[in-house]
Parts: sequence; C-alpha cells; structure tokens
Amino acid sequence: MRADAARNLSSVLRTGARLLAEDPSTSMAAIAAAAGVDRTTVHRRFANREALLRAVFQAKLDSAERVLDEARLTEAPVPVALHRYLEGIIPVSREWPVDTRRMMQKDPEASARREAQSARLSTFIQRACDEGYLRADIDAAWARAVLDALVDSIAHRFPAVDPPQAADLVADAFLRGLGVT
Amino acid sequence: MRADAARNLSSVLRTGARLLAEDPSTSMAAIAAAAGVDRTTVHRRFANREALLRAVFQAKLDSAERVLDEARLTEAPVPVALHRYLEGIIPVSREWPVDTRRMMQKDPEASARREAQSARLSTFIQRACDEGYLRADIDAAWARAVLDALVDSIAHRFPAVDPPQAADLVADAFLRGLGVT
DNA sequence: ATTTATTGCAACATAGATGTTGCAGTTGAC
DNA sequence: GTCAACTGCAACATCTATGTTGCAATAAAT
Repeated sequence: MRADAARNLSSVLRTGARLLAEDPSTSMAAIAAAAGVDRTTVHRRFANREALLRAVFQAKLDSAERVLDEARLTEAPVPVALHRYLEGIIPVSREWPVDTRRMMQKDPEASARREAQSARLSTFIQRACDEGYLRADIDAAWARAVLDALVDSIAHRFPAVDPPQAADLVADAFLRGLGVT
Repeated sequence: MRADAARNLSSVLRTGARLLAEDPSTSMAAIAAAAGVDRTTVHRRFANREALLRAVFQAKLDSAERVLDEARLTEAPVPVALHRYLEGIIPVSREWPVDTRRMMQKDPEASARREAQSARLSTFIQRACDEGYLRADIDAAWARAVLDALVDSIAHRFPAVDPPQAADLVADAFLRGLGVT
C-alpha cells in the first residue's frame, strides 16, 4: 500500500467514526465526501458497509487496548492506575466516539474483544473494592457503570477540557462525589 | 378517534421508542411489525418518518415536563427536590429511551422544549451550588453533566433496579461519590 | 341495522443507498 | 522513464425504505 492510500484510509476511518457517532445511519457517500475521497474509493477499500464499521471498531479497540496495557491495571497502585487509565481512555473516546456497546452487535469478533477489555476494567474495579478504595456498600457493577458514564460525559460534553484535567475531574467525582459531605 | 386506534397509536410510539433507541435506523416496517400493526397503518397515522419521531419526542418531553413540575425544583428543599426528580425521571428515561440530544436536531420545536427543560434543571443545580449542597470548587455544568450521566446509567444499564432505590444510588453517587474518603 | 372509522392486504411508484465495473489520469516507487 | 498502484468519474444494476392508493373486512357508535 502506498503512502497516500494509507493516509486516505486513516482519514476515512476517523471521519467515519465522527459522522457515525453523530448519526449511525450516515451514508457511505456522506462519509466519503467528508473524508474528501470518492465514494468508489471507499468501496474499493472496504468490501461493504459492515467492513467499514468493523475497521472503525477495530481501530477503537486497538487504541483502548493500548491504554489498558499501559495503565498497568493489575500491578500499579489503584489511584495511579485509575488516573493513567482515565488520561489515556478519554482521548480514545474522543477520537473514536462510536458507541461500541450499541454498534458492535453484529460483529462477534469485535464484541468478544470488547468483552475482554471490559472484563479487565471490571477486574480493576473489583480490586479497588477489595483494597478498600471504594466504600464497602458499593456494588462493583454500579461502580463500573458510573466510571464509564463519567468518562463518556467528560469526553464528549466537555471536549475542551484537556485529558489530565479531565482525568482529575472524573477521578474526583468518582471517588469523592460532588457533595460537601 | 376510536379506542382501538388510540391503543394502537400508543403501542406504536412505545415500541418505536424502544426499537429506535437500540438502533436509530430501525425501519418503519420493523416498528410496525413489532407493534403488531400493518405498515400502512403507521403511515396513515404519521405522515412520514419524521412525524413519528416527533411524536415519540413529544411523548417523552410531556412525561419529563410532568416530572419537572412535580419535583418542585425551585420551591422544595434541594435534597427533597433532587430525590423526587430522580425517582420520576428514571422511569421516563426507561420508557422513552431515545436519546433526545442526538435525535431531535431536525425538530426545532422539540429542541426548544428540551432546552427549556434542560434550563430548569440547570437552574436547580445552580441553586444546589448556591445553597452549599455542592462543593464550592465544582463547576455547575459539570455537575449537571454528571447527574445526567448517572441517571442514564442506572436507567438503562440497571433496568431491574426499582426507581426509589435507583434514585438513592444516583443521589448518593452524585453527592458523596463512591470512594471511602 | 346502518353508518362510520379503522384496519389489513396487495400493488404500485419513487428515492436513496449500496455495490460494481471500465477507463483515463495521476503519482509514487524502482 | 517505466511500471504499478491508486484515484476520480461516469455509468450501471440492485435492493431497501418510504410513501400512496384502492378495496374488502371488521368493529364500534348511533
């Protein structure tokens, strides 16, 4: 593959992710136009619409996996790992805003990868519980859901907040809440 | 309008909301089939796809408005109003799971209503700040986003939790966080 | 019992999205 | 400079969703 081809492919994926996040029924034609390439070029690169979606999901999963690896969720101290995870995953969520939980239903391979990544994070949350970083009465699944929700919120509703500060806000809201108590 | 007609209309709206939430590109045919009526019946009731979406949005906005009214956000004490709002809005979010922020872009009237309701809630959050229920260093917009995220999370990822308990969980996570601090 | 509203069904028309192919032009690699 | 890869463009076929209409059947309201 030549350099310009790789550039176009990446551009299509990123543009596609952005448009599909706003409107999952965005047409291939619209994605191609937004990416500045011809519709047929996209069809030559991706056998069909599903293949394009798969490629977007894979790109997101690759990025997320790197973040999970580098956060050292099982080895590093909980607060350190949490912050490192957040600082990494927020840009990923912004760059690939597609909702994986909804849109990967028809892609068993991607779903399996997603499940695996999800399990790693759940394990980390469980460790946080066990090591006393979360209140004893907190359900781990709820904690997990709250963390996800906070990440999505800061990533997409506050795109201007830079990753380090965003990670601070999320970790703070997660552990301390927003109240004065 | 006859009784059976009203029943069908309501069924189409609820079924439509459910399917559209899972997949915003769900076809009218699929909605009609799931609602147990013929495709043409849906078309007779709603001039076009947009009209159906508008009706769904309106139904959601009606329900949400009732909740906002009954929560007495400006009169009742902050903790009371918060809990009443949560207990009311969580079932609404479950019954009408459509994502209003995304899907109402092309419906200016619905958007305006949504903005108005959003403003009411933001005003309430601001009051919570002013009256010292939130930490002084918390940005009101962030608090608002966190509350929304928690509501969505408990409403859709934990559909089995009943509204009173769900409201407790959200209020607790919102004000106190999940950490031991 | 008659009227009226509503429905399901079949058939049709239209528009838009998807996917394919051939061809000519361009650009990077060698 | 030649070659191979890649692109845009036009044209085509196909499929699906949308929306419409006519008609017969049904069930509520009077």
